[in-house]
Amino acid sequence: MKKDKHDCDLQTCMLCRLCIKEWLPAVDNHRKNFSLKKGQLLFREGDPVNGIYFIFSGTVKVHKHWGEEKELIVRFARKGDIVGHRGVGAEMMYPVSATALEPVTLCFIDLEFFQASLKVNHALLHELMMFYARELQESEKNMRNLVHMPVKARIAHALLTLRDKFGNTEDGAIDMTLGRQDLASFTGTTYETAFRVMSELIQENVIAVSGKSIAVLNAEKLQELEKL
Amino acid sequence: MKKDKHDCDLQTCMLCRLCIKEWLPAVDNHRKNFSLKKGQLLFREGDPVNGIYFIFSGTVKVHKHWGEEKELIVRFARKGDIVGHRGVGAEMMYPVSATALEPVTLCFIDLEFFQASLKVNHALLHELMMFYARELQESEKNMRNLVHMPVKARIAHALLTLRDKFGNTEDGAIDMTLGRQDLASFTGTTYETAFRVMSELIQENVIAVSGKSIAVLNAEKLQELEKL
DNA sequence: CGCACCCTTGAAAGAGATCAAAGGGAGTGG
DNA sequence: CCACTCCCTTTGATCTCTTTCAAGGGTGCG
Repeated sequence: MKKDKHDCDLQTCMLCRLCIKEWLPAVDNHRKNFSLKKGQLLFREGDPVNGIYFIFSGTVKVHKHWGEEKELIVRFARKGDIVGHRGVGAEMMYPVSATALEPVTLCFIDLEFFQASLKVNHALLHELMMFYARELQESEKNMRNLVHMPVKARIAHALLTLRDKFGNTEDGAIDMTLGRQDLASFTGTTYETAFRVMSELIQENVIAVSGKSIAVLNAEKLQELEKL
Repeated sequence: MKKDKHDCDLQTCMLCRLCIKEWLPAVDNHRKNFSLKKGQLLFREGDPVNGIYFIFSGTVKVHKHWGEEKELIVRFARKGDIVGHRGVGAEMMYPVSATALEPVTLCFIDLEFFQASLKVNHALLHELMMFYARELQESEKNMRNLVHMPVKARIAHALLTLRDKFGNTEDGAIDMTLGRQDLASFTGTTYETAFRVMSELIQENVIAVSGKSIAVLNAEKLQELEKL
């Protein structure tokens, strides 16, 4: 397999961070690069786990289903993030689904190799553990927010979080494509409610929207809204 | 420091599971045993992290606060469980509080020693990582439930979960003390609502309550309720 | 005995969800 | 180029579940 470089920032790319010296050469023989179109499924909740994924470009939503219609988006993954690590536990099936929100390029590392690496590579294991620890904290914070914050506050919070994570394009828009439906699923509400709240925020000149891109005009106001 | 044994079941006690051979002697020189009375705080959200705790007996609630009045119980810890590991991440403060629900005996291991152990003890690190992975899955499942399930279903689910975790006493009651307020905080609802739902369940002969102990009379019915 | 605190229940208010329907485009076929 | 359909957006109107408020009833304790 050829050793094709990916163009991640070393600071932020989990693959790079995990590729602590001794792992890098080995992993290059075990990773398989490929890409996904917008809307394509990376894996589905309940699928048997066969490996983990590192994203080189694009955005992926990680979501948990409820019945046929409803879902909750647990996390967005972007360039440099890992996806599928939630399958590493005891269960042999993914507890979540992952779907491309925009065209995605990534690499796949089969589980067997990854777990073998974990057994011998202490630094890798440590990095991964810390990563889990962070995600757990995140998750529980979100849980509390979902329970105690009203919808408007949750959406304000989500917008700030997303802006932090994805950054702004030069015209001030959050650098990701996010439909109303996904925003709703992320904030644990319905399409209509998410829509209405967004309309309010536009009226109040707190955000601006064109197409699927969202610009934060007044971050301070959003921070206030978060608190209620 | 003396090497006082604790009386956990080797199968279930995290300290035992983590005490993989080479660690056990070392840890005995670094742990400090003590006990808590009912209602006492083990540590508070925002406190600087100074170590982790292993529970020998009793029950602890791990909770996250919201404002002054509200909280969300993230998890219950019992004999054999770890508490305080959520502080291991990058932040130097606990993201949650821990409070004794009944008299608790436990041992404390200072963070410095624990982290040093993680650096050299691969099996320990691996066990801890898997533990985080499981907790993350749990957390995200709960998150979805909190968003999509109505209160009655959440309470039904909580009762089944608690029964699984704590088991039954010989008279069929769940082997833990759980006030209405804590049940409410655990299921993300208010005292009054939790109370009303419990009353319904009693009327429907699904559960029986005496004092603070709850007995599940009809688990199948609870499982049905979970689904709505 | 009386005060304080929690349990218990009722009634009202509110936030969101659900339902329903009108208003756009964008693509398709005539 | 227009008519038509399909699907997503938008908006209004209900409706339901929960929360909130409030007040009565126990019970333990000083």
